[in-house]
Amino acid sequence: MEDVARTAAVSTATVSRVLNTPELVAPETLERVHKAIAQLGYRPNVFAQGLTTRKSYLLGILLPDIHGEFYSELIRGADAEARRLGYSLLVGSEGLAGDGGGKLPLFSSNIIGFIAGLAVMITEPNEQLWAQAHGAGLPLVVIDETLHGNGVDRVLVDNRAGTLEAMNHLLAPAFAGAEKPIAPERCYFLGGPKENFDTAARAKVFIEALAARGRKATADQVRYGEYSVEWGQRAGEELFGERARGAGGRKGDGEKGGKGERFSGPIGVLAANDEIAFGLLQVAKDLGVGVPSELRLIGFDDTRLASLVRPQLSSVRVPMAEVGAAAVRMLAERVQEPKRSTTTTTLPTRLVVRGTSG
Amino acid sequence: MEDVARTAAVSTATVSRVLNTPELVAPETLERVHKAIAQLGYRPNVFAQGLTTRKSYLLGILLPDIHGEFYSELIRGADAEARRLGYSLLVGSEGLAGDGGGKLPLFSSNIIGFIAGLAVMITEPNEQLWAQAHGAGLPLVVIDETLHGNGVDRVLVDNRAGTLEAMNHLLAPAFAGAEKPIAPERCYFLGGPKENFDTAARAKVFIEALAARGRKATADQVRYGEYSVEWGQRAGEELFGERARGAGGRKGDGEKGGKGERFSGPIGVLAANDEIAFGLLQVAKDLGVGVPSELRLIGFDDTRLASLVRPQLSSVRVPMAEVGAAAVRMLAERVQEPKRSTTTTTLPTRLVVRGTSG
DNA sequence: TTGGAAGATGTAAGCCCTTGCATCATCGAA
DNA sequence: TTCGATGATGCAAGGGCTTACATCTTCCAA
Repeated sequence: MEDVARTAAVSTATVSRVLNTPELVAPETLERVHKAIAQLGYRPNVFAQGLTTRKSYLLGILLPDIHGEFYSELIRGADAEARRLGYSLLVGSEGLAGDGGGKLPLFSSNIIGFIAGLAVMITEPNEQLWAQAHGAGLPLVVIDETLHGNGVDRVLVDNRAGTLEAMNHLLAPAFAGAEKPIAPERCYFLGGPKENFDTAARAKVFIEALAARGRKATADQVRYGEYSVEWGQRAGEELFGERARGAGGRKGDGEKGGKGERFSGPIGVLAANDEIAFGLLQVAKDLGVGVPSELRLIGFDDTRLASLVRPQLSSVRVPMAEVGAAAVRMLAERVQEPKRSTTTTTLPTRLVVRGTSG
Repeated sequence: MEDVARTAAVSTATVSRVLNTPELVAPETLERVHKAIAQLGYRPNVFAQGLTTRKSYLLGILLPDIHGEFYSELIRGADAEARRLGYSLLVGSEGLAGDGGGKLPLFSSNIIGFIAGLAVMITEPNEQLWAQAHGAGLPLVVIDETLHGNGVDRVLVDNRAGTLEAMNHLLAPAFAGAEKPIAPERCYFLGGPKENFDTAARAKVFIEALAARGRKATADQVRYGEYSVEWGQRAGEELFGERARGAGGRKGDGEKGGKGERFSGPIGVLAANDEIAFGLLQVAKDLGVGVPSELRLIGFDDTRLASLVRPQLSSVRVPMAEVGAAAVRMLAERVQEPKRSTTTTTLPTRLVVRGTSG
């Protein structure tokens, strides 16, 4: 910096001003300094900058995982928004923890010291995570978690609207491709982990929707597992029962025999995410279960997978990118104005109807 | 820090030593200082640390994209290795650039100033990227690119071995589930972008494999597109020609009529990644093309998708996680020893046989 | 002509650490 | 007893930047 100053025949203060507050610098000086900077290839030292200004333009986002369409999309949205606001985004994932040695990766590393604020997604009760996120002493935005009162900025997904839409669609009096409507007792919810906030919320609405139709949902109808294709497959095999065994596993390349002999009517399934739905769909295909004629299926999240599969998967769209963007936006606001009152942003979900539901 | 020093009745130098070189500090002092640190909740300022020590424990990795199984896996491997070596990993993606305003995200932001070294994956000719990566004045590791001589550390994937294996398998004299072996002239390569280094390498081996069997590959047999399910579907529709149109598009839920009337024998396809193979596979299913009886298919990368699909996809395994890990390892070594001679690490590929190839 | 506002730049303090060197106490060997 | 080695700690000099404040020009209104 001193070299630049000397070359441009100004003081280092002016060089600094050229970089930070060019409007305070005379045009010709500006040009002279810029030239010197270019000529010398000068780059300000970010550590020194950080040390003096005590501010950083890095925002951290900590997710349960960074794999899969869901989180990818979330990250995309968050990153775009961060960039738009002049920040850079650091993505961390609990999943990458590995050794699980108490401290989560983002916290154990000194990376945490570089960032101006942290957005953390908590999808199931996790006191350790909550405590560490709080303890970091940083502006904080929480995604999904609602347990700990209102003292913190939040972004939430309104599962209710979309789930309700899905249920109404699933239980509609009549639909193309099936002989009869689906009876409430022939409706299933295939959840992720039981403790997962979203799964819980969706299950709740599912149960309410049945109740509204005079049906008390049985444990059989509301099943919990995990957010994976495998679990969807397993659930499918269970759901289609002996039939699966009779057909010799799910290896068959589309055998069509004996279609429907076990079904007194179509069944309806709401899966807690698209992966589960995908697994179920595959098993259904393997077993020759007609979709949507015999199985009416709706996924959740509306990831890329949904429109990739054939028949295309109806799914409740969750605006992942917006969730990420909203989290970053709120975080940036709090960073800039630490004592503003806390906010909760709730994003809507809505049903997207495709082939698997008629 | 001063507070800690005062509380523990030592100088700040000692506090610093407690944190950095505890072996130089007397046991009782150590304890006293630790207590003070805990009590005051002291956390060293990373900017000041960076400023004085001029070193950082952040490594950057810049990928074309961070979406999809492929890159996820790469990131996972890189991150694990980084952590193992005591570094933290910053992931950037060209794809997130958006505005495309000259500078790539990692470079435009001052993030670059924080990192000690950069690994960059270049999958097709890109002078701008190359120039910026070089111009950053950072220890550098390049993944995939081979254009610019040997002055830089590299990690490469040996496409040859796996592709060769795949071709041998595809063209094997006989295989279960088909009447005849696949003739070289009925073999197709479905590539990603033509300029993509991996696609190019794989195409080359494909062509050589045919040549070794006395067949000069036609342009028809070696097709380029992109690494996407959509392109796989499009290619499938082209490949199965009028048949697709006759069947009324690819919406059908498994119609089986007229199987094979257009095939004088099975065809073999090597796809340049699993997504392409997945697209093709779906179209084949929609059109009632038997797999592997009529279509013998091998994907590339062996991502999660491969074992998720039914029938499961044979695929050439590319050790993505190891690529990431190797890149990070080499980078860390160069950071620690900037003038060591440059190295190239080549990682093997190998065929994993599953349902789609017999 | 003069005082003061506005504009441009310089001076230097301070941000929080790390670390070479100096200091001091202790201890064993001569 | 004395001296050098060893171990533990302190002193203080940076490291590269930002910014409040001071200084110095200009220029215009009175």
